[in-house]
Amino acid sequence: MKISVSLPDGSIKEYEKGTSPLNVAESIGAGLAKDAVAARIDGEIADLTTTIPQDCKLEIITVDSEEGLEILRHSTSHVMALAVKRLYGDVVFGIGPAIENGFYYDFDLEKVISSDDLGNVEEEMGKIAGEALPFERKEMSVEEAVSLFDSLGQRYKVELLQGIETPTVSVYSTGDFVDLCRGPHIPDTSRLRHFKLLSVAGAYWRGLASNPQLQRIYGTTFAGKKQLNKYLQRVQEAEKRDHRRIGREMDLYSMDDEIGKGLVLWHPNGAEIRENIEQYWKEEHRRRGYEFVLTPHMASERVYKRSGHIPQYEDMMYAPIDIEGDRYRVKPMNCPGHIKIFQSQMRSYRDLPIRYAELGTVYRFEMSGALHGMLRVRGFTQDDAHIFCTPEQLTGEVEALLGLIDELMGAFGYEYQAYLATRPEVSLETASDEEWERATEALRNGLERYGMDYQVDEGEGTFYAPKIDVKLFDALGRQWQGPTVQVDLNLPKRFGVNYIGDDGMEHECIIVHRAILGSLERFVGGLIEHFAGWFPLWLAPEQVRILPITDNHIDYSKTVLDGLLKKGMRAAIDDRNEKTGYKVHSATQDKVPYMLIIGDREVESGTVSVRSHDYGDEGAVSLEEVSQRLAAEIESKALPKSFTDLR
RNA sequence: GCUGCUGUAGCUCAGUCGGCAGAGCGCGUCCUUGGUAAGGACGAGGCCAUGGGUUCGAGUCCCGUCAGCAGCACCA
Repeated sequence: MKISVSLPDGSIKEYEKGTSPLNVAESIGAGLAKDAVAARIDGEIADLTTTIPQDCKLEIITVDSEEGLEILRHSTSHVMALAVKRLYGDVVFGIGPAIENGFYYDFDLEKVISSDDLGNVEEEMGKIAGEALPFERKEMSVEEAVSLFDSLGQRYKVELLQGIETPTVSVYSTGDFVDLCRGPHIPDTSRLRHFKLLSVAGAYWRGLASNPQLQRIYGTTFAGKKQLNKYLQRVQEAEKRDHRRIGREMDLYSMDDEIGKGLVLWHPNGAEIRENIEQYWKEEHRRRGYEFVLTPHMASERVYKRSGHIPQYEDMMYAPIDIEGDRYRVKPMNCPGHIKIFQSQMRSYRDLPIRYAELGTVYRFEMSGALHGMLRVRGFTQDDAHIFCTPEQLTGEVEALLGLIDELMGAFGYEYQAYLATRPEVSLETASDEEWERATEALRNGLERYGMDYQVDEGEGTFYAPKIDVKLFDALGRQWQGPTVQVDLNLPKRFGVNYIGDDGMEHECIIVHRAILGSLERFVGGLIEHFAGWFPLWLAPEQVRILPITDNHIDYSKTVLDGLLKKGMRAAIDDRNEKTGYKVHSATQDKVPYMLIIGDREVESGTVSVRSHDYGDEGAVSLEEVSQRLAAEIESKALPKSFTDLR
């Protein structure tokens, strides 16, 4: 008996009945068989060792594909589970899936696994790989599976089975380790070569904080040594760029116990960066018809009752402060203040749109475990704005906003992707379906008219607003939360925000709530990592350092310094009693983009010798030429070459 | 918040079996006056996070607290 198998390249081959995808792969080539991890039979994913039941279309999945890699990782998690079982005995297993860039497995066991133990587990995994243990699949009824796992004391597996609706399930065994698993898996453990365990951590069973906490081991696998090393290097590069480390090294910011956790102290260098961002931000906003407002850091609780924040989000707010019997709150957002400014007089449709912007500092409660450097803090400054407009104006406002987003994100060298997040299932009922629809359409039309590429996130809007979320991609390709634009369907009604239309009647105002940088703390923290501390010249806290070669050159250096300072540049002299090589080293450590080196030759010819971070030693240049070049680079907000090269 | 790990000089860290508090970098003074990623000598700098306990004796062992880190959970 023969069966015919048609392959993705269109060829059809005949095989004896009872053959497996692995046999097919071997018949095609040893290389393919070696890289194969699973197969797709008539579109259904299957193990390599399964029997091909009949004539079919067959596709061999290899480790080179996303899908193949995921299968390899998933299989590696099983091998890790076996290793843990062998080493530590009584283990109750949670789940062990493949995830982005790797895999994990959750364990419930007496022994506390520390990162020092990972080496042992890895070693054991290596042994298991050497044993070439097969992954054996068995189909059984749910009842059988329950009694199997019950007899093994695997209570979490039993719990999982109780939620399974299908009549039968598959169970995979690898050596002593038996797992409830859909599969597929690699044929045997010998295919596992390039893996590494990365970390241990606690994780709640099924992700619920009310459930017991299990021990989770993270690891990763790749098809080849090269890919694994490349990944590990990228992890290392990310560590090197950690804004907490660079923030300390460059003296940008700090935190202090006595001040309190989650509260940022901006040092002069960090404040300089922020100041430049803020100035640029203000220019761009003023140019686009925004007006700046300032609102207090605390407000009576009444306003947050009205806005709905107290009933809805009180957990995020700090406790009330009693002032002469009135309860006040430190402000968790800026909206009410802006609305009150809008309402301080009667507004006509002729006044609209009104755009209020504020770098507004807010305070929100974050659980201690959530705090993280500048990225997750308890006090932060939002680049907030509220646009008050008519329904007719909304699309145009959205379009203009996308232009502003494009401008700002481009200036910082971020690539991005926009998402239109629509009404969630549980959402504000006080706004009508038409209002939700109209707001969502306005966002969509704005995106279309501006021509910004976007994806739709169905049901991912907030409780009270459809929104456009923009995700940023930094220099390492990592994702960051970016700008957000929300059409608020809640506040106009709650506060009765109205304007007088051309019909002389009151109409409800549209309020667009938006932030582009998000919070200055998070944004600057992200920028540090994005640029690895090598900021573009316009942001660099110290733009130029002048390095006199000997004491004899200090006077001339000072005149050079004066010239730069007069032009508004941030420059300093390193007149320490050190050799030039040391000063160069030191300026490099401090991540100063330009060094001007001054010796006899320069003093005589009235030049400076330029050493830039981008191009290294550039030789002698006239003073005039240098300051023009720097001015142009600052003015254009040019991104560093080291940065654009990486892109 | 939860689980685990870690707190020693400004920073990065060593400190063995419980027996005198250490290194490098940085900082200061002096020597050296030099050409593009670290010249030399000397010096200052510590309530070993904090409170308790065990002990003749605690940086070291035990318990609590505080803080940091990783992950989980959380993030309108």
